[in-house]
Amino acid sequence: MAKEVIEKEETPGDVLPPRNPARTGLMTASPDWSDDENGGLNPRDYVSSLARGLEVLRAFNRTRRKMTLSEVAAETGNTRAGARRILLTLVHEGYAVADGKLFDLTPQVLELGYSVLSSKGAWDIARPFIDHLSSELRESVSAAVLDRFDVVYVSGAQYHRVISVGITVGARFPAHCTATGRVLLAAQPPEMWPGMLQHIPLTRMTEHTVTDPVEFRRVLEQVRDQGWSLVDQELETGLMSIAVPLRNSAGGLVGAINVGIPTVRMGPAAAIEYVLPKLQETVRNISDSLKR
Amino acid sequence: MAKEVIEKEETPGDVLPPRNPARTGLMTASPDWSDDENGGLNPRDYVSSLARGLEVLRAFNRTRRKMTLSEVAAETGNTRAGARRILLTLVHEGYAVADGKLFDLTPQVLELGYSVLSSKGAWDIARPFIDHLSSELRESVSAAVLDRFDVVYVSGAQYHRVISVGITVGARFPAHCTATGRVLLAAQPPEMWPGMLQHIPLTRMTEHTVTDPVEFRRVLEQVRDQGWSLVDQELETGLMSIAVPLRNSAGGLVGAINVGIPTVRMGPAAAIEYVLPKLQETVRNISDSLKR
DNA sequence: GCACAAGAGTGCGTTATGTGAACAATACCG
DNA sequence: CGGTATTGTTCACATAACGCACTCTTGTGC
Repeated sequence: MAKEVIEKEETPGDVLPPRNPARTGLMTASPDWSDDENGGLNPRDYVSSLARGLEVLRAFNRTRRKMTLSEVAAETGNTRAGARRILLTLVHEGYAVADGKLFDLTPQVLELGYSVLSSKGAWDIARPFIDHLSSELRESVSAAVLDRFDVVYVSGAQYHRVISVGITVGARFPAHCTATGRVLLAAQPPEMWPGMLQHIPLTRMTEHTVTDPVEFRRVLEQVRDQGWSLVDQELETGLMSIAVPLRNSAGGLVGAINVGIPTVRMGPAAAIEYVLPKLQETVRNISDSLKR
Repeated sequence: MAKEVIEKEETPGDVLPPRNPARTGLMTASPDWSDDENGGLNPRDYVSSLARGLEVLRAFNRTRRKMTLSEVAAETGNTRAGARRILLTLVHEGYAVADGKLFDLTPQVLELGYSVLSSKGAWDIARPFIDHLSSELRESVSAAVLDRFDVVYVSGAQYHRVISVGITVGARFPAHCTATGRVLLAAQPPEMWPGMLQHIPLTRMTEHTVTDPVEFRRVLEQVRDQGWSLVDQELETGLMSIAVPLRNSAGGLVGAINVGIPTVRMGPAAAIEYVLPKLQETVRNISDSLKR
């Protein structure tokens, strides 16, 4: 792997096409966190049309509304002509509809992303357990997986109270300041730790957020050793969360399950005493149900 | 609109590129149900690279597993070279990872489809009401929208019992034999009815499924007039479902909400007497909360 | 009602992409 | 082990897609 462009010494076109017009700001970031990995991709192995099309889909996600052709063009850094071709393609394939001059996505786009939720199958199995735990504890319970430096929620049961901790499936939060995130980061193989710790941005979210790399490593080691994580208001003031890793019968990491608890309801000590055991029992039960 | 290819009388390439190698079987179907609409698209307004890339994403959804380059190529009807370029693009953009020779999607693909669930915003608002109804009735409640002739579930609260009616968000069922589907079809504007009734495939799912077009129209008229739909084992034996449309304050159709009831638990009459009023009360409450 | 502006659609030269075939590297099998 | 599939990678060429600049349409202000 990692080939060089040797043959064509004449071509001015550099390693990767310099296309990056207006899509700064929300860059997808690089695939692998172990090291820089910046270029490393042969331009002939890249289909920019596809990347642009996906960027259009994401644009709808970001702005969360119907858009005109020109808006899409501006939002994605495409020319109007280009945006038009992409939009018409999406319409033709049924992913979008044109309502007058406004384009909007159809539910068919769900077909693109759902393998992540359901293909794993694990979450279908885990679902009833999660629901049960939620109604037993009378708190919101959710399941998440790691995507780079974010946790993405893939399942969850909300416990409806005045303070509803509103987490939708597909929601994304920084891993460093969430209980699920820390559990998942801590479960990474040892050889990943250096690159991980070096690149993870410890963004401050509240006054409690751990932002010191040295302290963060220590926290992660503790989470790894004790097998669970409690995060007290580091993501959002008033919200405490406790999480444990979920593994299949073979011990492979599947994700993490957490209970979100408003701080007004109980403190860390109470959570560890009352919530943690039930949470651990739940993942044990789920694990036993997970084949392979 | 509907231009012809006049300029190039020499070109053998017909209206739409004849690309349709192996993607039969799971065709996206045509965008508009009102009439045939088959060709009708100028080839210059179509980005086949994008369509192929999306087809690759769907392939992962369909097969629900990791795949090698060759498998992807075969599954999507691409050449290996083409599949490789697409996969490498997906990896580079973070939508996929290459694990040895196996490719798999990352949770980032959720970013493509989630606008449909969350961008509407309505479902975030509806969620607590749905949860509440579910625990009050001790039955599974879900919300769905219409996509062509399918209903797609966008939210739901499962009531965990022995018989768990397992519906994941993103799940898709034929509209003609589901309560939500009938409510949504019946709510379509009158001018859509002819095309709709003409094209909808009344596939038989159980021995109870209504498959006669004339009877189906009558059923739909009744649903429209009474404002709710009860479907008894037409999708699956042993499953009854009752649904009502959800509208925002302005009366615009947002989706439908249904309660799924195993037939062993109660019959249609009981459902209409006990479940329907609570369901109607719930959508009234949600509607009042929905702006615009 | 006319001019003007902003957005939508079109033609064309240039460049990137798809195709198919050759090549390389493994896996498979007797 | 050596032959043979099978899969992954590279290449050359024909073609489809891109951006640009232009035209057409719609809607807005005066």
